[in-house]
Formats: sequence, structure tokens, C-alpha cells
Amino acid sequence: MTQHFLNDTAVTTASDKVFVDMRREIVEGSIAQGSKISEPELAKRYGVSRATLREALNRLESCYLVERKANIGCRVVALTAERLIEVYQVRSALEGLACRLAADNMEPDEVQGLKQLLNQHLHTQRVKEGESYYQEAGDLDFHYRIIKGSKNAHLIHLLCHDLYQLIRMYRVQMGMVGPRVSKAFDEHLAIINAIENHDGELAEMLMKRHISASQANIQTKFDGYQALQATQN
Amino acid sequence: MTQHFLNDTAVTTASDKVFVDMRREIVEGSIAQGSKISEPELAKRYGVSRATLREALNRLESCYLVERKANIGCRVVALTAERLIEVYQVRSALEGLACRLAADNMEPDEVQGLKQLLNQHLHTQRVKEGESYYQEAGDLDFHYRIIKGSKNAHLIHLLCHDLYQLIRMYRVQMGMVGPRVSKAFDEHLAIINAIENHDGELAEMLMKRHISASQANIQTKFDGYQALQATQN
DNA sequence: AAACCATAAATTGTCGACAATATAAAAATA
DNA sequence: TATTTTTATATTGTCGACAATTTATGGTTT
Repeated sequence: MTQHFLNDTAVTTASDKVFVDMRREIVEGSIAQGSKISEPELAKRYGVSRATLREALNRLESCYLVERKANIGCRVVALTAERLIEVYQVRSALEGLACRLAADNMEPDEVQGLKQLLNQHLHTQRVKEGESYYQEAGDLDFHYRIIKGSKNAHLIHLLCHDLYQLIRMYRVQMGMVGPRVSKAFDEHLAIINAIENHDGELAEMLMKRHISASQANIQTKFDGYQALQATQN
Repeated sequence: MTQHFLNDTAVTTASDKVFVDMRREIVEGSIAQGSKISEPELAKRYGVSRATLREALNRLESCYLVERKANIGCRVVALTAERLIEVYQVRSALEGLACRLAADNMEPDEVQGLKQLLNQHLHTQRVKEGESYYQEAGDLDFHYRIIKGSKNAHLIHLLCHDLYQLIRMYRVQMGMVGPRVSKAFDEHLAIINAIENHDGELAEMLMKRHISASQANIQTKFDGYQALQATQN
């Protein structure tokens, strides 16, 4: 059960590989948030030319992981509290929409698969070893399937390709392995029921609420993170 | 009164210029929708190297005006009915959010400016010459100011930088100079009032409805456009 | 010592050429 | 003749080098 939904980028060309590698390093923090990116340095490190590296940087920019300024260069995105709020506001609106559309457009077998996933999630939950991993992957997979269920290609691209890596970056670097498991489970269940009943309005509302809770959760961690950093200065 | 809000891209580098030029040509249809893009050909036409052109293509891809496939190349986006619906669903959700946030975050002078713009719009409306232009620009400026009023940088970027060119492309190529002027005026007015009263919930609802009407309007034109094309085959 | 200016170093932007892949044309086979 | 294989052409991906711009350094002036 690899995180297929995040690595589904077809990796054919060299810049594809650099893009995927850098993306992982940025999300995981191996390349520090807010840090300057040196093209010559990274090109050497990945063993490619600067042109290839720049191609990858462009792709990273379009999914909001780096920011570029003309003649100045690239910086990894900085994880600020403001941005966290902004991103979650957008996410809430978009995933709420996705959920509403999914209530209309998901096929019965897709809904079944979703229920099965949740059941599986419930059972593996007690496996302490690697619990956080399953939770992470399970939660993302849940959201991912609903987004796909919207059948809106533009929306799917926006969320899965553009936005989700940034959200994951916050979660990973804030160490979100947290205790929200059981609550999230109930919320997921309610959302599925709404979708199954083709109640788009309710499904949207529940998803928005679910995401707000998720935001509040990560926000708490973030405040602690910032307080910690303040003491180190 | 140029369309400053669309040309506010700082044009410093050569690829910037190519990007802005190509963007205009694609939106206006000079470069046909759905057509294949030949890198050598366009590089020669703009008098730049392929590297520079490819930089521009990457930027065009990130605002959804071209689509790229590895080892195959670039195509201008195709204006399909499905995409129109998809994009407007997303737009409605995002601009609804922007409007709700604007009701909380817009400064009084910004609201005043908006009312002034609407008044000005009303007065110049009878100037037959160039009416369509004023309408286009006026309408876009209205939406643009509200989006900015949300004070959510991520949302602003998403809408103004990424999505609006594609929306404009539909409008321009469908010849949307239409008769929706007076109705749109009333709708705009109602939205401003809601914002001024800090009634975010209402503002969001009205904006979503406004955009839905806009979609219905363009959809009609589009159906006619498709019927026309069908007869030509 | 602080602020400003000139020079040097480093970084980004751009170019032309070559390699790898895909498309078109020609030849071969059924 | 239709279909497949092979060859040739064109297009995209990648590279290394040079030009333009920015940043760092050192010197000058107040």
C-alpha cells in the first residue's frame, strides 16, 4: 500500500525524476522551508544540467512549493501561519465542492470501495506499529477518492496536483501523527453516508467541517512549533 | 483605462515578454484553441531561443492555457463544453469564498472605490462606442477588486493569475459582449451592499448566483458556437 | 564609524548544438 | 491492396558556454 495517489506522476524524463525527488525532499523538510535554492549546487547534486533542473523548478513553482523571482532566484516556500490559514480556506471551499459533486457523480462501486477503505482503516488502526503511516495514507486516500469522485478534471488537478503537496508539507513538518484518529473516523463515516444518500448539500457541509477540524488541529501544533522556534533565538 | 489587472505581470525578462504575448494571442484566438505548438516555429517567430520559449510555455501551462505531454509536445487548451462547466464550478466556489472573505476584510475606502466603479460603469454604459469594451473591463475590474479584498494571497493568485485568463479566453472567443449589462449591474449592486453590511454569507450566495448566471449566459453562446461548427463539417 | 560608491564574484537568463524520442515516409511482406 | 517493418525526418529533451543581472567585497568620503 504505497502512496500511489501522490506518486502517480509519470516519471519518464530526467526533469520528471528531479521534480519528484525534490518534491519529496521539500515536503519532508530535507530541503529546508524558506531556504534559497542554488541552481548550480542542486544541478550538481542531482547530476543534471541547469536547464533540466530549471524545468523541475518550474513545476515545483506551479504546485506552490517554491517561489521564483526574476533575476533573483528560487526559495522554498515558507510555512507561515498566515499561509496555513489561507491554504485551508481554499482547500475547504474546493474540497467542499468536490464532496458535493461526488454525491451526484460517484459510481456505486466507488462508494463501496470507500466504505471498504474505511473499514480496513478501522481494523488496522490498532496495529500500533506504523499506525501513523496508515493514518496518514488512509486519510489522504479517503480524500483523494472523493475528489476523484467529483469527476471534475479541473478540480481534481487543482487539488491533487497543485494543492495537496503543500498541505502534506505542513502535516509532515508539523509532525501530524496525532490523536485525531477516532474522531476523523466518525467524520469520514458521516461523509460517506451523505454521499451514498446523494445528499450533496450535507456532504459539502460535513467535508468543510471536517477540514476545519483538521485545520484547528494542525494550527495547534503549528503554534507550538512557532513557540519552540522563538525560544531558540 | 487599460486592463491593468491583467497586465500587471512584471515584464522584465525575455521569456516574460514571450509569455505575455503568447497569452494574449491564445486568449484572443490568434493562436487557435486546440492547436499543436511547434517550439522551433514559435521560437523563430518571437525571435528567441527554444529555451526561452519553453520557459514561457511552462508558465502558460501553469495557468491552464496549454497542455504538455512528455516527448510529444504542447497543445493549446481546447474550449470544450465540459471544461467550461468544470471551470465555472471551480470559479463559483473560489469566488464565492473570496466574496465572503471580502465582506470581512475589505477596507471602507475599498468598498467606496467599488461603489464608485459601479457608478462610473452605469454612466459610461450609454456610450455606445466601445461599450462592449467598457463592459468587459468594468466587469472584470469589479470581480478583481473583490477578490483582492479577500486579502487571501493564495486565493488571489489562484483566481487572478491561474484561472482568469482561461475564463477570459472563453468569453473573448465566444464573443461575450452580450446584453447582460443591466442585469449584471443590479447583481453587482446587491453584492456590494452585502459586502458593505459585512454579511459574508449573503455576499457569497449572491456572488455564486451571479457567476451561475454568467455561466448560463456563456453556455448559450457556446451551444450556438458548437452548432455552427457542426454545420461546417 | 557609518554611509556611499566602485569593483569583483557569483547567480540567473539566454543561446546554439547534440542526443533521445516520436512522427512521417518508404519499403517489404501477407 | 492492406498491413507491418524499416528507414528517414522532424520534434522534444538535455547539455555546456556566454551574456546580463544581482550580490558580495573593498575602498572612499563624510
